[in-house]
Amino acid sequence: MSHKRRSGTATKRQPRAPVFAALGDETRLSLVARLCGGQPHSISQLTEGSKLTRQAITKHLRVLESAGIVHGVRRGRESQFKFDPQSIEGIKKYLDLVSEQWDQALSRLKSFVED
Amino acid sequence: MSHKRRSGTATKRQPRAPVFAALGDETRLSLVARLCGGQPHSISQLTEGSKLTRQAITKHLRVLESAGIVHGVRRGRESQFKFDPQSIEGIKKYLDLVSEQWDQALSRLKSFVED
DNA sequence: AGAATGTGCAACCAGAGGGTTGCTTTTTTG
DNA sequence: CAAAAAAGCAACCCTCTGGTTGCACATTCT
Repeated sequence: MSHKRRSGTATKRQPRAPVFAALGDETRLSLVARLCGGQPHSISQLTEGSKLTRQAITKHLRVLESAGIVHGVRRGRESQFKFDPQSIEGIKKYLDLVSEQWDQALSRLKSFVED
Repeated sequence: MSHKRRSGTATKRQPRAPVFAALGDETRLSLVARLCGGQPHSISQLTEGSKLTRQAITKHLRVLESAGIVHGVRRGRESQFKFDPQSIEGIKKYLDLVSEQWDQALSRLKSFVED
């Protein structure tokens, strides 16, 4: 066996595509950029500075939330959204795997040529 | 100045969203998984094993190509597609920035609490 | 040359996505 | 309590997207 890869508790192989898809939009990327700064923001705050409607921003936030990138909780009159680094870390790991596989392929090719 | 940020030749701030969007699809992710293994593959080869049509796979490959993730060149009767790590590296850097910003926010918060 | 293989191109279709407007509900503030 | 602020909900619109089918074009194999 090998490949460290985890504990026994059924890790279920969660799909990464939704996370990538959620990041595949400039508006959502800028929202993430603002939220990963640390402080939570309300929907109205996030709407300011954008040319879009509050409802549009809300939709984008829901998409980010479904992907686990962001997590919003209603606090009083407004709902605060905060960044959640887990899913981002997840796809970083995934991209590392891709790069690693590519590098290994290159080194195999190189050793083949040199040999 | 600071922030290494590369030479003078107008780096133009290329948008990362299209790359994320291109990866936001399971079919495309599996294509990337196969191509980053090193060997180039033709469209027909990539179609085998998939339940989709050759034309569908072609479309997906064009999307990946537009995002710079993959690069296809026609060689004789068939067109070979190969993986191109650059754009992937690009978004890895981007995600590193996001994580870095988040970590800095956390440490600022921590020092504020401790202080 | 003729058949077979591998692509390219175009039309078409159903559904998802991004955005808007309009109205209701909840919570704060005066 | 009444007005204002912040969200939620829902309908609607248009465009993009993922997928198909059908056919033409190019390249290899016999």
